[in-house]
Amino acid sequence: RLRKWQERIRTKDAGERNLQFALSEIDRMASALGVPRSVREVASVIYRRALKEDLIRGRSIEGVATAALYAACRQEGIPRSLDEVAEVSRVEQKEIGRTYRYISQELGLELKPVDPKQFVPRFASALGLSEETQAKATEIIDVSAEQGLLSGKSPTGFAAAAIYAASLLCNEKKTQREVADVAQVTEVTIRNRYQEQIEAMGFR
Amino acid sequence: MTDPADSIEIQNVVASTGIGQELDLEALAEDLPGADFNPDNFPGLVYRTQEPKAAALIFRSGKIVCTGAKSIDDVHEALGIIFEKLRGLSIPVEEDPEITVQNIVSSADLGHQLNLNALAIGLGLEDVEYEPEQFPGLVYRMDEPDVVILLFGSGKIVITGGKRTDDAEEAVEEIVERIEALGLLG
DNA sequence: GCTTTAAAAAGTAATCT
DNA sequence: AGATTACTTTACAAAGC
Repeated sequence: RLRKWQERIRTKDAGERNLQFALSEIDRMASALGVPRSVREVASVIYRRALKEDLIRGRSIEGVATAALYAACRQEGIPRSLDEVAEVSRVEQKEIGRTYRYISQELGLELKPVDPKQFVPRFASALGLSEETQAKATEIIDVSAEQGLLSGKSPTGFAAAAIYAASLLCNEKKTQREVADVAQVTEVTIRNRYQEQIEAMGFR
Repeated sequence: MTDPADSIEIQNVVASTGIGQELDLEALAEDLPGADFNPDNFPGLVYRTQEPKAAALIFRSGKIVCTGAKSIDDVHEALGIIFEKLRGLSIPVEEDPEITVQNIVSSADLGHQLNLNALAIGLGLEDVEYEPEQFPGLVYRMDEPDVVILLFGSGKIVITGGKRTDDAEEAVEEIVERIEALGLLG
């Protein structure tokens, strides 16, 4: 009957509107974060999968959209920290993290832990550091991770400390504050990781 | 060769019980020194015992939750104190209310540092949650025994979700076996 | 879902001296 | 640059919103 048709159309429209909203939000946040188009498409696919699997029930569209974008960045090897993603989302960091863990589990994304090295190019170029310094930072991460220093440590803090150490070693010194600001960590964290890393490198 | 199972320490026991009698928590809050009752915040009245140290949440229905005790014996002791306190206020309490252990939290030490990254992949990303940006521990859900284990880079671990004292011991033996099978312990 | 209670693990963070 | 305090995670019950 007419009632039913109207309801179906209304529901379909609402669902369509919600999807459009989610995709436009992904686009907006992706632009603000400066991630390439390919990542937005991966995020859209993840969001559509979450929608299809009915994972949005009980959570906000914006939360799932943000988590999908965070996951897409990781999947594509150009991670953004939860802090950075939260800055462009209207959902708080804690909720983004929870939603990410949920959709990641339910969709079986099986993303490996974030590799600190993946933050090096972006952080280093924001600081105007040379290729040589970036290579040094990468080496510091490899050596100290191999010695077991990475377990349980924040990838951004680990990367920030390595970049700080590399800037000293390559005579392109940046202050702990400068590095801390681009990586969104505290100077205390950089100091703590830095001390362990230079010891692992055999300096001191 | 120290056995990791010998390092197990119970840190917290959560249990529930009931006195089989409705309670007037407003009145109880007046008569029970040290009781905290903020019905706007939470429907339960909070009462803490000193020895053994524990906290009880007492509800209008007469049901009680006890948490913070370091052993199952301590749970019984703390609840016994509360039952006597209530009887002292001439509130009828069943002779021997059934006490159900709901959760036991234990800690232990595997004695070796752990590579959590390798462990996450080795144990299987589908059963593991390891997000060091959010929390330094690796979360591993085990089916048998049915517990959740938090593993840290230091080799220290937390076992929670178990209802029997044996669960922690079985879980430690099982996790050590799985980590050794991956060649990731010592 | 949330609220409250307790406890451990280790990392990060805010605030004060 | 310390020291302190507090928050993140896991599990669980309770009654009510």
